[in-house]
Amino acid sequence: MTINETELTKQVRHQMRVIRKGAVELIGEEQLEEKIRKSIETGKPLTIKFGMDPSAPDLHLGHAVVLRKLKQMQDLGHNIVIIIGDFTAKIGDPTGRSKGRKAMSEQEVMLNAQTYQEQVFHILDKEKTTVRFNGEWLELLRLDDVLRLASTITVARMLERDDFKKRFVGNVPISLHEFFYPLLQAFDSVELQADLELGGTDQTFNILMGRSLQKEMGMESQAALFMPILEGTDGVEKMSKSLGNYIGIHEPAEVMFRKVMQIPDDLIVKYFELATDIEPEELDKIKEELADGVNPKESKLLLAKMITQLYHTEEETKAAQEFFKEAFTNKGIPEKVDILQVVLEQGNLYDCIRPLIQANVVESGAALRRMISQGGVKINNEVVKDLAEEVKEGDVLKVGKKHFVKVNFV
RNA sequence: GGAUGGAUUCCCGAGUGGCCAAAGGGGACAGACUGUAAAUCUGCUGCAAAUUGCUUCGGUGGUUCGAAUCCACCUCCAUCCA
Repeated sequence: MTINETELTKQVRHQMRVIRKGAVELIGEEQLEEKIRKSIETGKPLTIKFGMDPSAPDLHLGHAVVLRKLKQMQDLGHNIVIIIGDFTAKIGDPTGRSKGRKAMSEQEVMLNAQTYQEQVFHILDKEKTTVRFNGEWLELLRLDDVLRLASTITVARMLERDDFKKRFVGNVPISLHEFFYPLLQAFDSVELQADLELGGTDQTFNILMGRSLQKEMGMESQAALFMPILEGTDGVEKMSKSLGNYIGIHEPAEVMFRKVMQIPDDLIVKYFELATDIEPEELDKIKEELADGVNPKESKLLLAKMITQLYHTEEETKAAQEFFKEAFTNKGIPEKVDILQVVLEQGNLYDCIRPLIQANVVESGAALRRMISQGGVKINNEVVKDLAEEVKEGDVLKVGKKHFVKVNFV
C-alpha cells in the first residue's frame, strides 16, 4: 500500500491531534511524530503501554480518564499493552504515599487483576488489547541485572521524587526496595519496547524513568503522555478508592448519578472535559451559562446524565435521574428501592439491625442508634424516635442520607 | 556497633497509676439551612437489645485492689555518633 506524502502528513497530523487532546503534557513529541509516520508507512501499529497496579481493582472515573484516551488510540489502530504489575505489587507504588505499603499476597493480586480486566473491557476493545503481567520478565532478572539497573540512577535523583523527598524530610521511613519500583516498571518499557506510555501526571517520574532506561539500553525512548488527575467527589484529593471520594464505573446508575451531583461546582467543567465525550462547542455553551449565573445544578444534572449514560443503558440512566429527583429534590420515597430481607414474621427496628448491617446500610447497631437519636432514620418518611418502633411488611426505611430499603419479612 | 527519642482510636496528636472508651484538631457520619454544591451552625465518632457489660493505647509477660501510664523482655521506627 503506497500513500502519497500529502496524505501521510495529513494522517500524522490527525493522529497527533487525537493523542494530544486533553493531555497535560506530551514529552518526546517529535520522536512520536516520526514513529507515527513510520507506523503508517509500514502498517505496523505502535506499542502503547499502560501500567496498572493491581492493588485497587475497582476502576473509577479517574482511571477512566486515561483508559478513554487509550481507547482513542486503539481506534487509531495502535496496539495497547496493559501491564499488570503483579511483580511490582510486591513493592507497592510509592506514588503519593506518605508511608510504605504492605506487600500483597499472590492470591490477592491475581484476584484483583481478574476484576480489573473485566472492568477495563467496558472501555477498551478486548480484541485490540494485550494484557501482560510484569512478573513474566521481572522474575527472571538475576542479581547482576538488578544491580545494573540500580546503577543507572543516583540516590540524589531518586530523592528528587516528591513523595520520597517529603518522607525523607519528614523522617518517615523509606525502604530501600521502594527505590526499585520506578526502576522495575521502567524496565517493563524496555521489555515491551514501548513507543509511548500513558499515565496520570502523578506518574511523571516513573514514566520518564522508562524513557531514560530505554536510552541506557540502547533503544529508542518511548514518548510520554500525561493526562490530568481527576479530583474526587470531595473536590480536593485525587480520586481514589482508599479516600472514599471515587465514582466507580461499575456502580449502579443511581449511585453514580448521585455522586456526580455531589461534586463541588467548580469541578463541573473539568468533569465534562475529562469524564465525558462532550463536544467543545457544547462545553463552551455550558461555560457561558455558568458564567452568566445560571444555577449550576442544571449543568450538573446534564453532567450526571452524560456520565451515567457512558456506563449504563438509557433506561437505567433515566431511572437514576428519577430516583435522584424523588429521593433528594422532593425528599420523598423513590419508586425503586432495595429490598431488605428480614427473617421473621413481623417485628420492630431491633430485628432489622443485623440485616441492615449485612446489607451494608449501617456499620453497627451503635451507629444506627446514633443516627436515630439525631433524626436520621425514617420509616415511610416519618422520623423514627427509638429502636422499639414497629416495622411492617413493605415499610420503606430511610437510613441516613442515601439508603432506602423496603422491608420484606420472610 | 553506641547514645537518645518514639509507637495511642480512620488520620494527626494530648494523656506518665484510679476522675480514661481516652483532651484537641482533621476527616467521616447525622441534623438545620440549601441546589443532597460551597460556607455556616449543631450533634456525633469502639462494640453489644445497653443507667449496664465487654474489648481497645506496638507485642508478650509481670507489679498493683486498680495499668495507655510502672517493670522486664521482644518487634518496629527516627535522630545523632561511628
